[in-house]
Amino acid sequence: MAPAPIEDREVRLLEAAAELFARHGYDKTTIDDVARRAGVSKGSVYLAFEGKQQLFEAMLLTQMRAFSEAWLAAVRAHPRGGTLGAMYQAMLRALDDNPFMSVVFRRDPALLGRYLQQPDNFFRDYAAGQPTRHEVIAMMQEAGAVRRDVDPKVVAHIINMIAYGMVSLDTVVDRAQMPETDAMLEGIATFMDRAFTPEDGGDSEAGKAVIERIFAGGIAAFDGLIDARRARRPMEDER
Amino acid sequence: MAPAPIEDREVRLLEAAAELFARHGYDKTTIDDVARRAGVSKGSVYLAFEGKQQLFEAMLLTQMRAFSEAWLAAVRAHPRGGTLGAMYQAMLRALDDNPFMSVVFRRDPALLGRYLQQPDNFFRDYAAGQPTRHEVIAMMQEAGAVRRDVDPKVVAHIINMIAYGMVSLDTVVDRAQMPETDAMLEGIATFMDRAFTPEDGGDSEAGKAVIERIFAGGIAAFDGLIDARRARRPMEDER
DNA sequence: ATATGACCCGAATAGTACTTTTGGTCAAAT
DNA sequence: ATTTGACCAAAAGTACTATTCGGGTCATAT
Repeated sequence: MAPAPIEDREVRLLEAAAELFARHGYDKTTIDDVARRAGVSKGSVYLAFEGKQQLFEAMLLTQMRAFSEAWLAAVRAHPRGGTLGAMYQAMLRALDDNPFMSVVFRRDPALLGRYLQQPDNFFRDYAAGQPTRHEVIAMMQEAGAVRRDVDPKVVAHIINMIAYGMVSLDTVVDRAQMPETDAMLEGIATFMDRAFTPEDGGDSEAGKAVIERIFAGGIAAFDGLIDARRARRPMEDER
Repeated sequence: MAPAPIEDREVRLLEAAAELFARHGYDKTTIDDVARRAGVSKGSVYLAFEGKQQLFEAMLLTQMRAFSEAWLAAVRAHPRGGTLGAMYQAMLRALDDNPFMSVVFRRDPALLGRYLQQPDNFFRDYAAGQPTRHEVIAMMQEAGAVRRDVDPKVVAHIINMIAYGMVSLDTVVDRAQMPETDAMLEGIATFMDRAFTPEDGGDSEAGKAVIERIFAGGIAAFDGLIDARRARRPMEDER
């Protein structure tokens, strides 16, 4: 289930990469920085990854997978279970805990730097494989966890706006007049439930099942990508 | 009530400035461009405005005032009157109609350019004079147009997120999978009303009164700023 | 009186030659 | 068999100059 056996060195490189790329951005982080922080030599990096871009993308995938699992765990731990409000409260909490994912979500050019220029960058067509958010909403509707009198596309878009606003707004509004994170997450969840959950509370269990299924799919997709990536790792017997 | 008598030349300059600054941004728009578009010579610009920054700010104030009036008109025209949903549907519609105000709202560095660097730029302390958004929400609560069991700061922040998301999201999501603007605005209004308006529908009339009062204050504030600005216009009899 | 545009000058930009950095390689060391 | 780090070429950065641009002025024209 988990992506595959993985060497210790690789793990350490990925961790070092996550920290440094998140803190200093793609451009300012050098391969040598990452290598040193991981306690290996620069040359070794190229034994594990094809290059800087590939290292970055491997780290990205790892982080996204970890983010998904944190999200799922938060959903499972949430008392109100399978409602949209709970689902997105969990997501926003996971997002708030993971600064790097905020960068990803925002496509922050200051940190992603030249990586975004790269013509074959990950964000270009990542969305393609995944079920779109409004498909998720539609599934939740079918399960009876979301009221049916709303257009799933609209719901999905409003949710996107809120999530995007959440990770971006502190660039415009100063922290001082923002509410406490917890109060805000609670508020968002309450409002979403009022707005999108059926008046009778809906079928929370069915909703939870849908969410579990979607996450299973999403995480499997990540694992697939991670394995595919590993398959074409540099190897001595190549060509 | 309206700001004051105003020369034709000035109006044309402000219009030209609005168009050019919105399209090409602060840095790429030259005084000469504006002058030519307004059909006057460059020198004349300095008979009406102290300089580029002042021209820009005068245009900004004019646009913000116009935006406020468009917003207010949309509120007045809205059937559901004084609810938060109607208020923000109206705002978002006005915002969607006015690309320049989107720029302002987003503090778009790409278009505002060097203007944002200026130490005495308008955005620095504009907020100071105005009632903050959560004060507005609190007033709506007192009037009975917004449910009282929610923290106004949280409500204000969620609303901010949505507004910010709306003007920014198209940089991340491609237009194709965004819903129709009208459907989306309608959805947002419905969402807000379900989430924030008292279950019995609340006191819409009182809400409307609050909104009118706030707008009156806001527009008066703009007029004050516009007049103050005009008072220290360059004049030949000056010291 | 009012408006104009040639003109001024500081600042931004483009051009250039040179230095440093850094992604990537590979012969040598372990 | 692994791992390393000196090494290389290319890219990025720097320092400097030349050139253009554009905000702002003002003598002149209307």
